[in-house]
Amino acid sequence: MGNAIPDVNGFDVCSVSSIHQDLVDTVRLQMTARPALTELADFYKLFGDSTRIRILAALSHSELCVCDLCVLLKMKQPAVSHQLRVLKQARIVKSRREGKVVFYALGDDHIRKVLDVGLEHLSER
Amino acid sequence: MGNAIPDVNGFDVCSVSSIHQDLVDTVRLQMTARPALTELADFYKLFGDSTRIRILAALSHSELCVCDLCVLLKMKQPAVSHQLRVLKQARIVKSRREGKVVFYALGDDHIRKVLDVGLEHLSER
DNA sequence: CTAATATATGAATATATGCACATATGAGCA
DNA sequence: TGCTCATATGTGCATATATTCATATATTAG
Repeated sequence: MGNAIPDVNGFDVCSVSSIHQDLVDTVRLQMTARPALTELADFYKLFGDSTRIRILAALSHSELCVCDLCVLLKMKQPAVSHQLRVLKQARIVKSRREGKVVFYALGDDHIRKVLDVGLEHLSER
Repeated sequence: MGNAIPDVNGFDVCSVSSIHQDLVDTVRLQMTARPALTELADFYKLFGDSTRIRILAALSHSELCVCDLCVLLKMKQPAVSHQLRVLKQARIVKSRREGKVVFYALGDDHIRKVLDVGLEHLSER
């Protein structure tokens, strides 16, 4: 499929720190052109926890208050609030206060898309 | 945008374990219909590490050998191999041996799509 | 076979992270 | 004001995870 790697002059040793140096340079260039990959990792890290994913999956169906989520996840309120805080700081969810109750919802439609792409991948394995 | 939550009969207490019980039940149903969310979390967890993300970003440009990746990431070989192992077990990358050298590539096009959706999200914030 | 090289693996350590508990904040109501 | 309820936050602990060092495996060359 992709372009196979040409044996650079038949010289593909890896003694200590060089193999396909030109290829490495090319890839490095393309990578540095991208936004900080650290941010991307931090973004995905938020989806990489069972509690947070369940929260997001729930919110993808409907806006819910903290207490709803506690019941749904069968978890203590501080634990849920903790994760909601993390998600909110990353703007993955947003909150809306109504009296004493705070309702949470997905931050934007991108989030739902991220979830869908992941689920799609899992279903096609 | 979404449908606002109706105050269920103006009765939205959360004394211990009930608020919008029917809503919770509905969401629970929809959630259990989905594949295990734990798997989804485990899947995203793999994207939630800076080293692994950089490996995947590099491989999204070109197939590379372990040594290439070490140079590219400026990391020790065992560290890179460990992460490659994790990624391969999850079938996020695949490997191909050519003599003493092992080349790694993205497991399938879904992976690239996952990366793209994440980058897209970050760029639009 | 032995030597050399690229990669894989095991064990140990340091760091990160999620949850429980206690407590604080904040809103509504008597 | 004082009280109650929903939510937020600080701290400590227990666990998970990434990297390092040392070493094993695999392939090729001689």
